[in-house]
Amino acid sequence: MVTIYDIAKKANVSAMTVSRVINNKGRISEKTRNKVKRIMEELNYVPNEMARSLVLRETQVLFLLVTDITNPFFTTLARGAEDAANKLGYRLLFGNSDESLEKEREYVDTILKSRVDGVLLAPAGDGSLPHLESLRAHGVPFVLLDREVPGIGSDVVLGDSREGTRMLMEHMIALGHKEIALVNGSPEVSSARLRATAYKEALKLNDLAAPPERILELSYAPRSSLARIGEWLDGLHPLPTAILCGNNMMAIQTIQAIRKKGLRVPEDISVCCFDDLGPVGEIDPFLTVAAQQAYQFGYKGMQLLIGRIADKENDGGDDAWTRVLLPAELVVRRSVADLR
Amino acid sequence: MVTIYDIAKKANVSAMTVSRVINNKGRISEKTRNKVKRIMEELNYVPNEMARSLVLRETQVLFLLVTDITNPFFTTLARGAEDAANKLGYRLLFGNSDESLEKEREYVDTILKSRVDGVLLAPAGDGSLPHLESLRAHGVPFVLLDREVPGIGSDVVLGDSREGTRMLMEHMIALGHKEIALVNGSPEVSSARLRATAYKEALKLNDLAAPPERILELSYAPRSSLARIGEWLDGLHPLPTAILCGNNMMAIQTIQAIRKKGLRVPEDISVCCFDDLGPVGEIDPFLTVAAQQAYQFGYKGMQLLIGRIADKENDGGDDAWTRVLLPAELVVRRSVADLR
DNA sequence: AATAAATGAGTTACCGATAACTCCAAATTA
DNA sequence: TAATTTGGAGTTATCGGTAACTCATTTATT
Repeated sequence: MVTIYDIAKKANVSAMTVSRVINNKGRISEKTRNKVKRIMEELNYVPNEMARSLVLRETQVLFLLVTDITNPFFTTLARGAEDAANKLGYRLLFGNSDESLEKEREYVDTILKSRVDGVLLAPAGDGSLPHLESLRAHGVPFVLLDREVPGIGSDVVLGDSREGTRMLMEHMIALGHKEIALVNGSPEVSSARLRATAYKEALKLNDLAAPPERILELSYAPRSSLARIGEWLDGLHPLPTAILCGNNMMAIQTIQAIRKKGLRVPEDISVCCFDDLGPVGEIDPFLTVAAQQAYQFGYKGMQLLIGRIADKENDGGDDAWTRVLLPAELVVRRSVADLR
Repeated sequence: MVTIYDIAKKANVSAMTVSRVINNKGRISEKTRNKVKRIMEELNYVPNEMARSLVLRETQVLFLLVTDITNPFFTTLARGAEDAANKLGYRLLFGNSDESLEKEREYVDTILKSRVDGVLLAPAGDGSLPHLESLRAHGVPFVLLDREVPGIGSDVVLGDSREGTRMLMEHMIALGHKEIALVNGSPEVSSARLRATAYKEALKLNDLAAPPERILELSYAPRSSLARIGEWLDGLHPLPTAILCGNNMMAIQTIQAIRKKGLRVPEDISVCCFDDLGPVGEIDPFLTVAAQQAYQFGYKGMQLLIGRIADKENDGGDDAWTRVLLPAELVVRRSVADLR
């Protein structure tokens, strides 16, 4: 490995001079600067960021931890975060916790050990509290995405779960649906709680029955719930005419479960959900959704995070926490039948 | 920040003793070991990986660079790579080059600077050669995924583009299609070249015409080609009865372009492509594809990479390059019309 | 012309860990 | 009993950079 000392020796200067050339700091004559630069190219020098970060105590690296890398909501969010990070001069690394507190814990440990400058994360659930406390205790700034965690304050970018749910519910009710079920994420997750509450509110407001068995609570975790949704449906009498799903991945599995029973969507049961489906969903614009601004989640979250880091460095930063609430948009397609 | 020196002082031992406890190396009495461990917990100590890596000259970190993080092929691949890396004790970081040589160059520079132990990458194209040469020159092991780059040898995991294309072509031809067009990735990309060649072979083998204007070459880059596909279609007389697409994202855009002209898939024009669509595609199993084993690309690639790293450390490793060819599977759905 | 200021660079210490070597005392062996 | 071995640590140098200070020349100022 070529180091600044190798360069220094060959250029007949001190290592410090090389360092100054690299960082464009301090006073260097044009002649020396060019000589050093030439030799750096000659030797194919690449700075060792680890040595640099060790002494500077900052890495210029940020971390994005999502709960499902195969969910288009999160990949779009990731692109937003990436764009913002690059624009603001940071490098961005991704991790995927798969909705698992255990994997999240491992990633948090990695983050702490690697002295990343800040973290953008969608927490796996309320059980993420100790992980966030770790980050806080070690002075690592973080911004939460999509979900809050009770017990700890922080900047956060949220979707408007309440209003989004209301829109979906009103849509279904307006089309004549009265028996509406809910397939939701775990109540461990703040967004799922808000959606459940708004779901019940909407039923009550419209004088509709809300038998508790019509709510199924599952993990948001991908690829795991098909069978359980099927069993739950088997136990429902009468079947609901429509099902609201807590997110896009659950809606997909719900549709599959319905079809497995030989029923059709939306003719037999309607389905709608939170979050859009990304490019793949465009092939067949079928699912009615409350689309969230996934890209903005990442972009705004990254801006908040980098703002925090700057505050911290300027020793300011005793601001209150910022809370960004992104509106959802009702996108009506064909998965909810008109019963009127 | 708590360091081993803080621990050492409080435990009345030397820093080296603390280091030994952390790494379970050398001889330590149970008594000292426990004392040190207790104090580490008390002070909430987290090792500084950067300092550690600096002296050890290895990071235990691997990098996965894909060309489109919103493509389900790559997110599934990423999960495979992640699983393999975790199983084998490495941490994995992701990057997204967006099919851009420039972004790829930036990521490669980041990789070099951060002294990652190895890289798994889908190169943006033949223009990636200098990037790979950089990695090679700096002794960073890498494994290519999905695409080869002429001019440099390496381990590589490829899909069987030739056979996959053949299967798709035979399928269309068997259903009576004679005017088959190709919307392909850039000839800068090895997989696109193979697919183009196999496409022409299949036409010739079946005595079908192959007018050059029936081939459209675009970037695989996402979200950019809709308009150009539309214009290209406008210039084709007669319209093809079927279009083979170089990958799933292009197929989506092709379908959209066809519909924008007021035509239907598959009634007016059939479409099929390489790569499946992931969970979102399950909502409406519509697109006929040559499904590649995305997860295996990541999993096998990671195994190869870690194997290389081990070879390098054991000073062995003058093996020839390994070349894994993963078969594609024809998944017939509804996007190709039966003309018979 | 004498003094002050600016320029261009070198020295030294340190960031937080580990390797390699040293050292002492207790246990083992001849 | 003297000579070895071994268990349990400590010392020092080093990884590859940067901050802060120092110092010798030039150049500008009065």
